[in-house]
Amino acid sequence: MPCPPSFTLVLGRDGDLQDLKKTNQSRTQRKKRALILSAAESVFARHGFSGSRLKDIAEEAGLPKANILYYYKSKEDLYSVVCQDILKNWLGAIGEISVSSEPSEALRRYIEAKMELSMQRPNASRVFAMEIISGAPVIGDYLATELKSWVDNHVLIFQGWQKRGQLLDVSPYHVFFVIWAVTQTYADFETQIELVLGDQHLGSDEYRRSVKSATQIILRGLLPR
Amino acid sequence: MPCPPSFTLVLGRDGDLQDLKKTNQSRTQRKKRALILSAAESVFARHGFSGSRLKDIAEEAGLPKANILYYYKSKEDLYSVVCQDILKNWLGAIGEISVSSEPSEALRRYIEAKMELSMQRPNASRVFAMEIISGAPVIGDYLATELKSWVDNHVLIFQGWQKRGQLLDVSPYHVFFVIWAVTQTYADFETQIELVLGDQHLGSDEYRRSVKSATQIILRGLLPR
DNA sequence: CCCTGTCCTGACTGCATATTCAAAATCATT
DNA sequence: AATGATTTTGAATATGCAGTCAGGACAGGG
Repeated sequence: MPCPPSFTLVLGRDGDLQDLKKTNQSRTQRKKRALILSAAESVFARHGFSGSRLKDIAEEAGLPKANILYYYKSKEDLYSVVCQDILKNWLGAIGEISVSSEPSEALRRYIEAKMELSMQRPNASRVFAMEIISGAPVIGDYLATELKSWVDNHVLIFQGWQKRGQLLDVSPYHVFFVIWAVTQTYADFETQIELVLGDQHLGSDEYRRSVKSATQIILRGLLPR
Repeated sequence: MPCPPSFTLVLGRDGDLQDLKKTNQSRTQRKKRALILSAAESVFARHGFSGSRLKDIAEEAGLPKANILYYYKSKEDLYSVVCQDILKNWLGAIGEISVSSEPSEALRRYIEAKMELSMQRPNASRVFAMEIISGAPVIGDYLATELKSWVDNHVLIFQGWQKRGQLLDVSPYHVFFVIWAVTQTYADFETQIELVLGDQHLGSDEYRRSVKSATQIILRGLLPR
């Protein structure tokens, strides 16, 4: 009886009992998984969950369809992994902010990091956006716990800054909402932006201007003086 | 041979040759059309185009499925009408801005109007967002012409303000992008926002705070001093 | 009461597609 | 090379859904 590799999505605490060979196997497996994940991300971004065909994902990955069902037991499973992967990446990649940091510098770095992420993996941003817009049926729980506590912590820092008059005195949660909105818009609504700007692709040149403009506006809006 | 009412989506120049009876008929027709449209908007917002079942739209509207296909010749047709309707509504509802206006007041009104729209028809905003994220396959042309020229015109006004030092000197297109991003985020990502804020529904109380916070941040970011 | 056009709808069709399966291929270990 | 496990894949299945159709209901006009 053929037994496909672990289907569980649980947090990747790598086993330590595997010998070298097995680890090696695991590596090629991981590569294939990553390949599939990346293909899936791209297709899901363009068509949403229901609109995506397993066939298309397979083609994008250069694999036969059935092989994908070997690594992920269902389309929904695959989608779920894609989503979790994205969120993990986001929460991880954003460096820590501390109360002692200089707000202007800390915020600038945060905004730029977020922009960078949006640019490097625009498809991830889009998949995530569609998931949220649809009511977060898959990652809702994850958001309600992980994301919420992450935000709650950082809001404390913002409030610290506000007490010292280093940050505009608005509801600190909305500071996040505004930053998220602006940074993600350049990935999610790229199509609209390109249409409005003319047909020029958002190359790194025009992109740098975007980052600069957006960062400038937000920071001016948030910082005193 | 039964001939369903005009399927054409063309800009609604109402015929003038219809007698009273016909106009009357047209009215009940329009009501039904509007009913279907509204149901469709709601379902499309929750599941995207492909994820939406005609059956669900029918249920939402309280009609049998086949009746919907009587008024709209296909699912795609219905979707297309929904999208165009939304865009028309948006471009229309946003009052005109003129060079002579006081920038701070004009922008405040624009932002608040946009926020109001997002709140009144959040589903519209979501359908639109998903359409754009998917690459605007249906309304792309419309955006490239109508929206682009609308923006181009208004950018001239912004540049006028900038020459007088009444508006921050950044790429004026990005002024729009930032405003759109922030105003729509409260409709599109409502789920995320509610999850992060706790389980409180974004009632008009919390919503007013949002509008105020967001408006304040953006305006501070855009205006001199 | 019939006739004509519009409107409505339940049942049907055909297709697309996620998922299963069983057999083949590949690999690892002895 | 033989054995057993893992991986691969084409074909088969089964379900769900958009769109069709044929006939019924209803309204108005004669």
